[in-house]
Amino acid sequence: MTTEAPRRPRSIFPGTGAVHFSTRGEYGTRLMVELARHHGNGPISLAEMADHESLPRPYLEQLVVSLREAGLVTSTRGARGGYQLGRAPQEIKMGEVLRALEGPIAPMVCASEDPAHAGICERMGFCNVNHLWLTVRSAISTALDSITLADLAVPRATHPYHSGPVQLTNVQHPALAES
Amino acid sequence: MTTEAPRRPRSIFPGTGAVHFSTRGEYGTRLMVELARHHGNGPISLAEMADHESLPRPYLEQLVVSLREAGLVTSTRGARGGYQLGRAPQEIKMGEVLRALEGPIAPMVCASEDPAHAGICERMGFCNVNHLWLTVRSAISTALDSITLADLAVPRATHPYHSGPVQLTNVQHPALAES
DNA sequence: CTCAATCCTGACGTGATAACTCGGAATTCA
DNA sequence: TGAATTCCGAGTTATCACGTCAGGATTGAG
Repeated sequence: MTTEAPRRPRSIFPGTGAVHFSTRGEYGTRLMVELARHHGNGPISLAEMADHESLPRPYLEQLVVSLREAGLVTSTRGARGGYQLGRAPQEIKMGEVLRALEGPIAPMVCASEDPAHAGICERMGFCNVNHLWLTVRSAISTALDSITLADLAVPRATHPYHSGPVQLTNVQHPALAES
Repeated sequence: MTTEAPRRPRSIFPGTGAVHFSTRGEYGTRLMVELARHHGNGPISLAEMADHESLPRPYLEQLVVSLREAGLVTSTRGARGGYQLGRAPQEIKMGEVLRALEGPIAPMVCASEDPAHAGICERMGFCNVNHLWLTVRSAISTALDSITLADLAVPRATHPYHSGPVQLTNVQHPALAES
């Protein structure tokens, strides 16, 4: 089919919208969910996943490199090859996935997870705003690491039909108990 | 003076680094901290703050528009004019500041705080990855709203444990437990 | 053995936009 | 008046997100 997905603009929000993940994070996550559903059934090809998720296959080819290098997926080459998860879905934290796809979590220069970037900000000694960014980073990190791939790969509990005018999806998850 | 700050590149991390705030968030926050320190001493001019924080004044002129429109600062025009906080620092949550500067918190299209963007994703009905982004958004939101401007404006932060005078906003966030 | 399916690699394109700059008008104080 | 300031709208420019493209390497099936 290759439904010729239209090129997505850089940002949906014109001029607004803070702290968003890029499409690498989005597409890569969806790809991982796809793999989790097929876990145990042998490899599945990129073309199949791209088709099923309506994502550009050449682009996925680039993303999957990061996932493979991180050991999150394994590949088998040749005909009837494809990808499968490197570990069981319950043992893959989404923090790992997104870090592999997007790099270290760093809401600000002075608050990167990557120690290689420590001290890159000359204000480190006297800047107390730093405390804010560290708090945000920590919040994102723990949120991501509290959800595993298995949590996302469960088939939808409700019917696939989105019902009602107010479709505020009330998904239930332990990590979501907080407001 | 006018130290001619070099144009900062779009991103400090070449190709890596997820979910970062832009310089609007960074500069605007520093500007607000500056204002908080002078709170009660009348207006302070943009030029003075730009000079003291080594930030480009023409750029700050743009940022401060958003802060003014959000009611976070008030301006007095004319000679000896300037800006001052619209409220006491203890009553300004950093979430408000960042939202005014950068727009609604939205790690992904389908997880924006702004209800105007609800339903923009056609996968809302059946996509369970949505749950992940909502969790992340909630984590960021509560982290930002748990810190006030007063927490950052302490005169000299010698320690992450800044136990100011009797404040009702005692920042003890579970997400802060991690290093 | 051959062929098709698949992964793998690197280079390239390109539109949007973050991060500014610039010029001037309006307002106020001394 | 003149100097200091905010206010406003319109450029400018390098960078990067988001892809495309071409071709090579590897493997299973017939």
